[in-house]
Amino acid sequence: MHKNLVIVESPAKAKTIEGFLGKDYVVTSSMGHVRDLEKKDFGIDIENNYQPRYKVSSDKKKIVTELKKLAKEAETVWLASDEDREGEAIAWHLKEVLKLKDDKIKRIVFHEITKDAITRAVKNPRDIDEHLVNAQQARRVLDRIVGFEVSPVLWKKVKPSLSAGRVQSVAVRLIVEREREIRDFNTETWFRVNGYFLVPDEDGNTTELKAELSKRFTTREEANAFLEKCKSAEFKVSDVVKKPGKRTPAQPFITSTLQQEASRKLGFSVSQTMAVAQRLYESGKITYMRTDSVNLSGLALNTSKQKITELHGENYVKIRKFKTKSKGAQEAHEAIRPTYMENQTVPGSSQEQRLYELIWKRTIASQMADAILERTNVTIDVSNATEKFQATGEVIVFDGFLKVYIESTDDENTNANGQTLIPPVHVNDALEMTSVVSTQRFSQRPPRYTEASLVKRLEELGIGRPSTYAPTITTVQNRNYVVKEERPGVERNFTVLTLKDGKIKEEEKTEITGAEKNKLFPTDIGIVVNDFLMDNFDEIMDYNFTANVEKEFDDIADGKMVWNEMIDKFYQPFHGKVEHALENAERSKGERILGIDPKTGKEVSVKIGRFGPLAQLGEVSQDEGAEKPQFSSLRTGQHIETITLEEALDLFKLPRELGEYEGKKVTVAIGRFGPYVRHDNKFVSLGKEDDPYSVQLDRAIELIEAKREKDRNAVVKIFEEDADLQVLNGRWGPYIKHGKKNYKIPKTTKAEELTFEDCMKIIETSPEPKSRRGRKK
DNA sequence: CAGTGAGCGAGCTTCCGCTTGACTT
Repeated sequence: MHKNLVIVESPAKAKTIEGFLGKDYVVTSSMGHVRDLEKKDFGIDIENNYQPRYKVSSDKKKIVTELKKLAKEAETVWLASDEDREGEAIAWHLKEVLKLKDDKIKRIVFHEITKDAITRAVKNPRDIDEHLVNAQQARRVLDRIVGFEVSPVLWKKVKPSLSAGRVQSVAVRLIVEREREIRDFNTETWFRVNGYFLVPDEDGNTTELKAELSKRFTTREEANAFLEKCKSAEFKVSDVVKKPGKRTPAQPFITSTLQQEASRKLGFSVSQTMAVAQRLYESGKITYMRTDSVNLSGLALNTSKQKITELHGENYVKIRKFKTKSKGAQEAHEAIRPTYMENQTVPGSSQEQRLYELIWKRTIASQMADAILERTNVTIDVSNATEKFQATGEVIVFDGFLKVYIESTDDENTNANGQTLIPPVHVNDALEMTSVVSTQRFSQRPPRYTEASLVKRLEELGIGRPSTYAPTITTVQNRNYVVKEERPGVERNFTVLTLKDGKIKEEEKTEITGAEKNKLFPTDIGIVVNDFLMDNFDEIMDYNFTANVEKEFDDIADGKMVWNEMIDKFYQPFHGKVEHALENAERSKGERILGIDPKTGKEVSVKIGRFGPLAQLGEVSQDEGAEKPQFSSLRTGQHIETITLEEALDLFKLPRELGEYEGKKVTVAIGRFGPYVRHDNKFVSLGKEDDPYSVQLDRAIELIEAKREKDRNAVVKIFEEDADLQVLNGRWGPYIKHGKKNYKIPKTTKAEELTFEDCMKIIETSPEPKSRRGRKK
């Protein structure tokens, strides 16, 4: 028998708190939400004022039983879920599910897990805030309505199993629109001019000074004309300006910024960052990793101050309080920081160590002094031209927080971290020019999103929560709306004009541009779904939709609006659109007509088919006996929006029949794994040097024979009893093949010694391979 | 894994936000 039961959301938190509260308190956790809307039959009674039908989630049954038992034994149940909308709802659901009377419960909240904060919370209990609970119910019901009414429209009008939602559909929209911006981007070109000058010092030594011309030339001719002028020009320093500057450290980490920095500095994916952070949290090394608050506890500030003083001295300390400014932040936790600032490193896997170190540095830096800089601007006049050269230098006078941490940016072209020194020059100094170089440059197209930069954008729009950023990114990829890919760049020529020793030299140089790594691209299906949703459900696709409904949720939380009235105001027009789309919208296949095949005069088009994007030659006709169109899947790397007529026509050149071998047809085609030769129902991959469009029969036979030879060598054992049964040598060692299925041989048995009976036994006892989508009922 | 794209239709798919393991390869 215990007097007090405290329920928090996470078990790691429960463990810590139990230590603070003493033996009269049992602390346990609910593991987040314990109930959710029923999945079948919509889970909402639309007719009856949007009454939600809640059900204990299947994975929470055990926890609920356990909590019921503990609650029965306790005198008082302290509901200590987070102080935000979701946390308040968790407390309310617990009260409902555990059937707790009002006088038995106390609702408490705390923002820091320190003994002080907890004891203060216990002294100040309150009631469950029903307005806040209703705001959460409105949020939940709205998301269910959007997701479960729009998705079925997609099943009917686009393809089965697709999904739409308030968050995911907007995430896909961002990716699709960025891709179109890139596609439509017009590259501009200009000529940048750099001058190199010699600056003498008192000892007669010289240092090179690099400066850039304030004017960019639009054509090669203009640039050349300027270089011509420079041949006879004199160069003189006309201005030297020194300005003090400073840089301030970044805010402590929250979920989104941690994901961004771990991506930029450590190359982690968003979900990888969360998994590693989870392990650090569970082992007590960092505070909670799903947070939108930049606040640090007093304890963290004190220990940071101590550590900074110890490492770098007191003049490096500057205690700062940060305020969250992102939209919709709910601030139930602290910022992400080391639990013990005195630990600069921790034991663990290399990933854990590196992420911890990043968090430690960021936290420490946030409490350190500004860096003091001195910026120098030098202007150099050209005697026979109006254009001027400018040189900018930056010197760090006091490094401050830069000693430990510099935040990265997504911009690939900045290298803001180095110092640029300017040699000492004075006004009216005459400078000797060594060379003037004009380089052709190009405007940059907008960058594609990375997982982390997409999270950043979503957060700016107030869409999604710290706990859902990683799952959302995974969902849009699982649905195949978006793919994370590497793509090679293309070569681009540019011109460089160099004036040196009184002569102008012109060179053509080549660079690689547009190469991408781990960037998000929309798929054809993602584009089609996006366009369909934009046409039919513009309201939920609006970037401000979430922000707008959040305002109403806030009004509900403040008691200024009734939650089911708010839902009704949304539902009536929305449901009308759903009905309208079901009745009137065309089946959307993203069809694009590319043109006419000059050979046959038939129309060539591309669209989404049952099995993905395809090209079609000819049209479906109602006439009896009319010729059926030809179909061909698009290859990887080909897309409905960008494929050309020529590329599409190439698709119909395969499969090619090369002739016969041993009385059976030999054909060549391109499959999922590249070009192949097919003969007698067997497949042989073409070599790298073979071109499927031109390869000849004799070469194909050569490949078929080579494959046969290899297969013969692969056979370890065959059996008289059953011709379908073989022991083969594969890529990962010997295995059993029976019919079309493969089986693993236990490590303890030798493949050569297997008998027929042994093999059959292995086949019978081997488990059914799990279906790829998992979760079978 | 090597293709498919006629039509019918049973039964299924789907949301967002809180949490943590239990699973193979």
